[in-house]
Amino acid sequence: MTNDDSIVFIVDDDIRIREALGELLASYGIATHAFASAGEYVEADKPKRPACLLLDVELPDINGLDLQNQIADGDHPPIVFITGHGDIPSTVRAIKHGAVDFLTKPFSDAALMQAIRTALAQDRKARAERADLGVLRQRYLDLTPREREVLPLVTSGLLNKQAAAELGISEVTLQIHRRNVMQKMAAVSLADLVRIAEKLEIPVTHSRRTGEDEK
Amino acid sequence: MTNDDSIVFIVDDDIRIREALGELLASYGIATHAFASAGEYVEADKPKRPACLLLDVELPDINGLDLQNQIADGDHPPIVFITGHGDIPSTVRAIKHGAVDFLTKPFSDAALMQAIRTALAQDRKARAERADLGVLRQRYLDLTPREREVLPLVTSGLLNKQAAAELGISEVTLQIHRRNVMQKMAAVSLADLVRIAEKLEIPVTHSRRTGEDEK
DNA sequence: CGGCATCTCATGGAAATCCATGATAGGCAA
DNA sequence: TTGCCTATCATGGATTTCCATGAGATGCCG
Repeated sequence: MTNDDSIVFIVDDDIRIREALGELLASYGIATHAFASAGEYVEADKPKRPACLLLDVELPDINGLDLQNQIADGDHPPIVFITGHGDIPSTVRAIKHGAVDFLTKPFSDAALMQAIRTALAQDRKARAERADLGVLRQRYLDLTPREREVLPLVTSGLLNKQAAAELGISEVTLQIHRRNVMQKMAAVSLADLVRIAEKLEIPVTHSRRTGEDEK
Repeated sequence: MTNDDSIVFIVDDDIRIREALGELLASYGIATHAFASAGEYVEADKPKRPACLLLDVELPDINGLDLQNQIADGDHPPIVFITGHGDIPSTVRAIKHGAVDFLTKPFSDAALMQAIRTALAQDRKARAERADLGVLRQRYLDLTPREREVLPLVTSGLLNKQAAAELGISEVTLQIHRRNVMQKMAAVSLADLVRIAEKLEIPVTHSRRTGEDEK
């Protein structure tokens, strides 16, 4: 569980810390890759495997919390903050933005390892989910423009004839598009296609639900 | 936005704090209800309206953080912690468990008000979602046992005849159950029913997906 | 220009769904 | 006992879906 294909990135300007952390993690059989600044970390090309980021709050170039915000949109690994002078507002901000933990020196090896294990497990899960979603997204991109128009109509629950009327084409043509969509999206049933559309966050159109609505 | 039907619960053993907070919030047009201990708060019957909980960490009976855990399962309002002696591990724990903010005395009125506004907005949203889900759950409870068996089979994408075979009944009977389910769940289409089942977290059964799977 | 992808439509038959009407039977409560 | 809910099944017809085969029109790329 600890020493699989995962890696821990370390960003700290103090070389002694980097070395100490590297050695500690090595003793647990965990690979590491250290950087002396946020810039170096951002520039480096990270291997695509389960990872986490041990991040010092006080860095020479930019603040660790700002780095967290900066990479917040992309697929960044879970962050475990480390700091010598932590304060509560920073902690709140870090955790609210998804950090796994916020450790203040001195901290125990056990606390660090626990945080790292949690972070790696979290990343593994997130990666698996992203991979699944990536497959679906790719399939969606393989659809033709027309097919992308047909999909939401079908998953909204419209009858073929209704969807056809919506697009101003014959029912036969719509059926062909519909079948192509099912095949390309690898859906084995309409129910399946609906769930796929949900995951892709394809909005429900043209459905006169009387009661409640979608999330 | 501030003074609608919302209410702020205050739990603090210091009467001066309770009064000060009550007056401050009153000046913003926000109703409050104060308690001197966690026990009093838990026992009290809370009005069903958008709320948030201003919670002191140090309480006479139990720790504020423990109270947070204790009420974590139910529909409790978002928590804003207040403390005189905050530490970082407590902050991490509080925020990770969903607290909106963790304020250390002395804090500004602006910071407090911002946290309260966020918490109230969050509770309004959560309440709306719970209400929607509650309607669906109630409808689900109105189903007969047999109908509850039929639902997952249908939303799994099985054909009527397949689902009927699964239950060892005739296709006709299954169609009747199916129609009853659609009506009782107020679903206007199969696609609709699938989405409702997703919200109710009804698992997909008996579907031989070849590719990927559900979450 | 010759493919290739896309979008379009028709016909026709097999399969499945939708719907209504009618009926039997067990369990449970007024 | 009577009435209601639940579960079961049948028949039959209208509607819809599913699928295959064939084919015409456009537009783009090499």
